[in-house]
Amino acid sequence: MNIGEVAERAGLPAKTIRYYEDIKLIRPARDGNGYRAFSETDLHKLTFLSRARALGFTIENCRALLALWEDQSRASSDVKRIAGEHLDEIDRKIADLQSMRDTLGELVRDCAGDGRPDCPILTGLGKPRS
Amino acid sequence: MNIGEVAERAGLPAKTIRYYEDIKLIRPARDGNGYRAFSETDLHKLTFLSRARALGFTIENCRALLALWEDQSRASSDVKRIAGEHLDEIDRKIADLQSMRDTLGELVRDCAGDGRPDCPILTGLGKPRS
DNA sequence: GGTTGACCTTCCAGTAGCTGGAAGCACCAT
DNA sequence: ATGGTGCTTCCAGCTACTGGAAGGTCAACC
Repeated sequence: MNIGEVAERAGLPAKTIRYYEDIKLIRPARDGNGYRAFSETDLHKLTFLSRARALGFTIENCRALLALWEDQSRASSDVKRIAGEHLDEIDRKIADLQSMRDTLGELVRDCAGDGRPDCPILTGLGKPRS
Repeated sequence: MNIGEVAERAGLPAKTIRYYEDIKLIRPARDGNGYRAFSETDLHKLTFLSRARALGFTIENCRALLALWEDQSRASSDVKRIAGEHLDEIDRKIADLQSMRDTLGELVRDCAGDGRPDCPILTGLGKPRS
């Protein structure tokens, strides 16, 4: 398989796949002409990466997960720990965004949004953090 | 005011303040010794930036907001539009994270997390995006 | 007057995870 | 032979800082 096909099937840009090879997440073989030759296993790994990245795992976590995926004698507890920590991270991010949303939502709500210069958003932003 | 004091009072690292000068968000005066000399207005701007960044506005949005803040003849509708768009952006991010959370939460829930290698998280990540 | 230590300066490099673009082969169809 | 598409490498840039080195300045203490 050439990079175009594998990109299509894994749902990743070719550029990203080359980058993943660069940072050694995958090590595809090469054809005589210098083209990358992807195996079914490579495709599977890339699909895995595509999914994991879409779920917000960092590249380094992806690397760890991929290593576990390849290790037939892994303990599922190791996987669960990484995923669980990431879940907590996501929860923290959601909470942060919620709190931003609440604060900003208030400011926007209180702003007349007309032609006059008075604006509670600007006033609110000028005050030290509460 | 030197950078240390203003950093303390605005709640920003000195490094960040130097960076903000670099990208021309602020233009503090200089003392004879080469030290930056911050005015009360500079402090106010930095407090503004600190708050706006904490609410997730991009630097470029901060620049626009700061310009409006300085423009006595602004229309509050301009401010409200920027803030409203950012609010939508935050909502989109929250929705994305929620959907990640849901998917990942299911996988984690279904994983035994013991010493055995079988792991629905790894299996789930290997499948194409649903 | 000398010395310490805190504070300030600039400049360079690195972070995460790609993405865009240039220059140049390879392959296939006409 | 020619045109178009796809592949290759390499270099630069994105966001918003952050760390660190090398060196100047200031105030205090002995």
